[in-house]
Amino acid sequence: MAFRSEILIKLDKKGRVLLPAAFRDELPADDRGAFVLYHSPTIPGLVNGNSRAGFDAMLDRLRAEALGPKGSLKVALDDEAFDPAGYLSAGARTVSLEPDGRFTMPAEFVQTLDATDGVMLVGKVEKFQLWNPARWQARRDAEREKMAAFVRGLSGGDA
Amino acid sequence: MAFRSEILIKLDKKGRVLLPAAFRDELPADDRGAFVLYHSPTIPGLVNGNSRAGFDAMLDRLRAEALGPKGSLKVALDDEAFDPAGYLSAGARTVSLEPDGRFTMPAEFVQTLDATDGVMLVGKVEKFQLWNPARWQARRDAEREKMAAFVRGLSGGDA
DNA sequence: GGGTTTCCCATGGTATCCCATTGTATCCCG
DNA sequence: CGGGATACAATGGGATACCATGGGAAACCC
Repeated sequence: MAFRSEILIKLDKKGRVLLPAAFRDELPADDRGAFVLYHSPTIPGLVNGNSRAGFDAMLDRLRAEALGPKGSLKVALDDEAFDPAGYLSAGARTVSLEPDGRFTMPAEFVQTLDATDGVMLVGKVEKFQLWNPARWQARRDAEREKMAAFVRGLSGGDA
Repeated sequence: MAFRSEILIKLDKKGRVLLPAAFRDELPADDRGAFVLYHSPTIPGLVNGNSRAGFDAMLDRLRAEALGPKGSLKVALDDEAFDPAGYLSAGARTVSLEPDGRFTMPAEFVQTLDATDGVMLVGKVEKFQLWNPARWQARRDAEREKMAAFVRGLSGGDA
């Protein structure tokens, strides 16, 4: 249960996108009919995806760690208090998969991705990301640099 | 559980490669049906391989070391922060083994290896590597030099 | 009722399954 | 211990199943 690989998928003229088999297989076996898309809280043009269970688990951890044990009660009552989990939920949508593994990309996400004819699906272990292909290209190059620097910085000597 | 030996395996016209019996036997007994291929983070033309468990264990250690104990929540949310485990995951693919021990090499890896008709499988203890045979030849010569120098430099007296 | 969404069918390409072949270890047996 | 029998490893190839994608038609919805 870990999302891997990067796959370029077509966005057809009807707004449909295929969730690749490699990703579908990572969804919980008892809940393959739908998953969650949500806006990245830190990168404007990025959309994240996860199984419903995975997304919910993240929200739970968020509330537990960010608000403490009494957080959920407070958040249920105090509309003034900022609730990060609520914020993410507002920007999230449950999308259902067609029997053939495709889903209709909600217009709002097409817009933030600025996607025209393709979407890059990228596995990030416990979630996956949807990128504009061109933007992913740039991002990937930057990450390669950071990875090289990270490896160089590992203690243990340069041998 | 340690990968050893170097074995030259054919890449047939259908893109299939045999995972040698010596390597298959090193996969966990309860998960022999698939393993993970991933791009080397430091050497451009090199592909690494490991069992799913071995790869996942490496990602866990990576995150523990790179992010500290509280990092998991941050990494789940902050798409801007660099996540080495996520980087490796994006460049990884789970490949399933056929009953006869072969697997189809994903085109992306064939390309980075620049493999035409053969792949050199090299055991590196807790993982293995897939090399272009010619490049491995050069690499091996270089390593032989380094090994000799390393042993010469070992403390413990000149006997 | 026009545009959208969902379902279904079609198609090309790839991957998977299965069967076959060859060579090399290993085994058995007197 | 020799010799054949056997098992398995490595490879090739045909047939089938599945993946990714396009498009038509029915269902839907203010």
